[in-house]
Amino acid sequence: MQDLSQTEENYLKAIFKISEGTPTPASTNAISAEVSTSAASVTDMVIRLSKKELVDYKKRKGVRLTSKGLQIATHLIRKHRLWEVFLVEKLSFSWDEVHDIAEQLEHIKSPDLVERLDTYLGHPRFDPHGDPIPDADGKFAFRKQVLLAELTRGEQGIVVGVQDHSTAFLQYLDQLQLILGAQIELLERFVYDESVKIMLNNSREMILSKKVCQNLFIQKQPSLK
Amino acid sequence: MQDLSQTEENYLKAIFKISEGTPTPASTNAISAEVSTSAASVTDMVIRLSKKELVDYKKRKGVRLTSKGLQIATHLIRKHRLWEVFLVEKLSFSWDEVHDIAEQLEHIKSPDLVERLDTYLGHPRFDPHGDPIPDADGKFAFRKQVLLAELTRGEQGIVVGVQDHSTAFLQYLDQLQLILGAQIELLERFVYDESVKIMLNNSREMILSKKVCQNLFIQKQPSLK
DNA sequence: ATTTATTTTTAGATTAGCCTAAATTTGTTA
DNA sequence: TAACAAATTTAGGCTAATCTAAAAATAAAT
Ligand SMILES: [Mn+2]
Ligand SMILES: [Mn+2]
Ligand SMILES: [Mn+2]
Ligand SMILES: [Mn+2]
Repeated sequence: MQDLSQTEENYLKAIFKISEGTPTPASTNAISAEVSTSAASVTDMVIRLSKKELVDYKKRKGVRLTSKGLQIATHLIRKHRLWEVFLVEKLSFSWDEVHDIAEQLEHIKSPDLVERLDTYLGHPRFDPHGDPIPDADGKFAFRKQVLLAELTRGEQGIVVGVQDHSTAFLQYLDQLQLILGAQIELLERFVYDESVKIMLNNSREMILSKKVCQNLFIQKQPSLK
Repeated sequence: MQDLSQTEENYLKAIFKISEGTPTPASTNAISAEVSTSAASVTDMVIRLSKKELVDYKKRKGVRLTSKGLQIATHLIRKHRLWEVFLVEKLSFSWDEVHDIAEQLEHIKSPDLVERLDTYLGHPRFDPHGDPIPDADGKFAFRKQVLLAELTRGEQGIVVGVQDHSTAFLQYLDQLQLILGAQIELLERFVYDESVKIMLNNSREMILSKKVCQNLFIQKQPSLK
């Protein structure tokens, strides 16, 4: 029940991220890639986490979070995303600058702090990248969304999130004015390179590459025409 | 020039605190008391800090911050106090709850964060305990203040700070409504136990012990009568 | 079914930060 | 000034978190 080190917390988050969605356990190599350490270090840490009953681990069988581990990981994500909202909404950072700072802030230990921050921010349900913020019980909001790549000609929607969180992509989107909340209509999809022509905010046409389409989440709107 | 560990940063702050005011170097024992480690560990750390040119150290002669070390310590205090303002002003923590959280927040590394926070808070010059917040260049605001113990009968002033930062004292002051900004007139000082009778906010008389008088900073006001 | 490649674990070391116990230096008092 | 006390440093060890190199297990390919 003692406090975890930042390192231990980061491992739990990494394992969560890797096994999100899939029921298969996280492999040593996957974790080592995620936390940027050697596979040997991962084995070491994973054994320690399993002694603390935060993960289930059997030699060469990969790792799974226990419910205790899952709870801690979810709470870390809650803190991370709330801090990101704070940085963008209150300190006017842009969405490509906040991740690294939130990586540090998420480790601050205080029972009250998160909840007060949440209240102060007005209980936001999504972070600046459109990712859902789990509530105090660890429940994630669900939103029906599709990749822009899955939209068919004539369909409309709102930009609600990104798949790729890289600075390069986020800054590129800023330049294109493809920020969260932007309104999009798919005018045409070109078979040649799978690029698309869209209408942005009912006012401007623009061509987007396949790569962009595969990394932008859209919430569909009923076509009004 | 690499990043310092939290521990190293805490030692620099401790040395700063000990040598604040006095020109005499900080002793090993004083530091060990301040950071709650053994004297042996202090010697160890102090040697490492001097290799990084953050302190001047000569065996058995005590430790002094170099200008580089002083700059880092001051910046840590700036961050600490700004975060305390944030916690009280924005998240409505009370002044006795914020120190431990600020102890953690002060170690967050980000070139921009502090300055944006400072702007967001409106460039406060004093923290919730009345301690001055150094500016970006490391300059502390100066304010003419005296202890309540130094006030003479008939003199008036405003509560502007505390010497003792303990939770017990701060909570006691809250109960007495002796918060920062409270207006005080010294009605009488009793020789028997050096307690005083004061008029609080021109509306209520109250007796305060010698101990309280020695831990409350007052900014004198010209008596208006 | 062997051989080869990949993944994972083991072994042995390193570093920061801490500890206790003992030695040394410095300061104080008889 | 000699004896005692206090402050400081040295010596030796411990733990968490990391590394590299080598061994072992599993998976893939010939
Ligand atoms: Mn993030
Ligand atoms: Mn995010
Ligand atoms: Mn404080
Ligand atoms: Mn303070």
